Amino acid sequence: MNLQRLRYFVAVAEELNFSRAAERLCMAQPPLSYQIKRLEEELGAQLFYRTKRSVRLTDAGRLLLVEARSLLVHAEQTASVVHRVGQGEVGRLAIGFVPSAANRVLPPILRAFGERFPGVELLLREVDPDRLLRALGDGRVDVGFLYLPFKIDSLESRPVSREAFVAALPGTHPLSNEPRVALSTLSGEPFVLTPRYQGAGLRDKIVEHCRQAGFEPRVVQEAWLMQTTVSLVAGGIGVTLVPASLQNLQRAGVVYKNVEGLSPEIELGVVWRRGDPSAVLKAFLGVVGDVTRWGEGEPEGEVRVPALRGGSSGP
Amino acid sequence: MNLQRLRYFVAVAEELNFSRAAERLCMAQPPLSYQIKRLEEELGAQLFYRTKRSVRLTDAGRLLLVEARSLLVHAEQTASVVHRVGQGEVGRLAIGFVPSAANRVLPPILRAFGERFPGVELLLREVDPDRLLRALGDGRVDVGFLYLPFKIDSLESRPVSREAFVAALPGTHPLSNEPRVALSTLSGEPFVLTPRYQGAGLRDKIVEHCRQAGFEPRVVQEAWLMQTTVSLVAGGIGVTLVPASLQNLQRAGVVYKNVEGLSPEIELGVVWRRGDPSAVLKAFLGVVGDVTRWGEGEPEGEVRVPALRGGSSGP
DNA sequence: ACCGACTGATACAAAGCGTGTATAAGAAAC
DNA sequence: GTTTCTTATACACGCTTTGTATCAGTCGGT
Repeated sequence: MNLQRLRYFVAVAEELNFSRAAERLCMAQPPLSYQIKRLEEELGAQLFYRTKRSVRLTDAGRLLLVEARSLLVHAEQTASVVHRVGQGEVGRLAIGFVPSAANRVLPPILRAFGERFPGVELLLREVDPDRLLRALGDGRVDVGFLYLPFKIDSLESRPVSREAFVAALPGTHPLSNEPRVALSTLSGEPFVLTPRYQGAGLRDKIVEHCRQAGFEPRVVQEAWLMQTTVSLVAGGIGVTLVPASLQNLQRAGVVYKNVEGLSPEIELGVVWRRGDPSAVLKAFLGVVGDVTRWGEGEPEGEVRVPALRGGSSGP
Repeated sequence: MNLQRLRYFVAVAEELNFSRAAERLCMAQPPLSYQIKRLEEELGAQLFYRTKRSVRLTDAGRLLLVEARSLLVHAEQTASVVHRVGQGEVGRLAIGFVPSAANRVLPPILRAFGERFPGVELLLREVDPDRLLRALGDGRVDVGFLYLPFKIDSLESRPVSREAFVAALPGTHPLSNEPRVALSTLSGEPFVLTPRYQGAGLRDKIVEHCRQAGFEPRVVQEAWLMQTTVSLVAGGIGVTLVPASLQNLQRAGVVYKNVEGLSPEIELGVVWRRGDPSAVLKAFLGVVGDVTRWGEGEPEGEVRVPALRGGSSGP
């Protein structure tokens, strides 16, 4: 059977007139008569009672009319929804992110994506970097946001925001009155840092900076949430370095200081499994690209996170 | 969209291998690749992730696989049921009949039809001839059984059984000891007859016979059911003529007598509306024809109703 | 009762689409 | 590195579909 023939049949059955049906179908009448005849032969059933003057449906024809309409509608809807799924307009996307991504990076992306692709169901999971990388690896999460770099070849990533580090000091610290601090002045301080996750570039970046400043940070306490490290700083346990966007976490007993000569160095990235991205994922990555304007050279704009008081950025 | 392409797609989606799918479809691999590509273009969606070495379904493909299977099954079932309806294998048939038809004519026909066409729902209505003809005329009944002839041009008929009349006399009647009676000997008797329906040939046939025998029957009572006329005869109200098959209505106080020189003359017929018979009706008429063996010249066989004691029939 | 208009069927030709064959191109396996 | 496996491309052939021209039968009007 053939959907085209069914369309023809429905037209004839509705018009009960081959000429008018042919007109409606934008075709000549003889081929229409021929196709209906073919359909009847194919089905082994008479569909119309024809006289030279009038056309009526048989029982078989009446039945086929109902079924054909249903089939055609089903086919059309299928084509439409398959198309939309193919374009990423409809679907489901599991997004994983480290808590800090929820601060400034994720909201504008989710807003833009939700507007452009309202048919996509988003599943959001806030997890630590290790779990996130594992979830990305085995497909439980389609796309993730975490600090770069990481060391898993099967994943691909693009930077989404680049920030400077700022130093977080207890309010009682002798340096808390300075406008900015040099990293080397913190060489003797006790440090509070996040643990060294397999994939999280954050901790490594901090340690690397300290080494470049000529010292190995003495870590007296670890806490996986940066908010917690800041709380510990507030409690006078030590000092730490955090991405500039953490400054919006204003906490009594903590002061943030730009770090002298420290250019924006820590990148938060969007990460996905290498290979054939799904249409929804492609669509999402497209929106991420638009929002963060990657491709215009250095990322900047909405999710660009400036250092404290416009510190070290800007032309 | 195109059901053939969907079949191809399902094969590829199930095999996840173009060559094997092509083999299963009994076709060459290149046209299959081409058709899948066409389908993807038509739907505006990628259906497979292809490498030079492997094939995987996309989300859109997974969705289409489900829908395509459903569409194909639906199409196939539609074709099948339309075919069967077209052959009269499935459907509904309203059969009307006068009560006497239920005696010997209808049962073998219904049995044969039910065996051959178990999918057809039969609606049986026992009505008087006038209602039956009206119901046939306006389509409430598809086919009817009643005594011929009738006078409605829009209906068509074939005789189904031909019977002789027998005389029904009260057991107390002086002629009840004779082996047979001549019609003329009943000329003075009071008659009990069925009413003169518009279409019922029965009453007219009886009156005509009487006239040929030289008298006008004196009707003292009418009753539309022939069983009732026989009851009235049993009650001594009068005499009557009934089709031979009515003899199986053995009732105390009534004797049946063959009528001298009266050949089988009353025909019960199958009647339907002229024009295009439905497939079910065609099928039914075919069975009626088979069962009554019309076309073998004179009707005889199963529904042939012989006169009493083999009376006036036979070669 | 005849004529014209309407409608569906048939005949034939052209175009488009589907399918087969031959072959290329790329990836995995040995 | 060579072989094998698998999909994609190129091209040709044939069937199916479609259009044009025309016929045949029926209905309505004069």
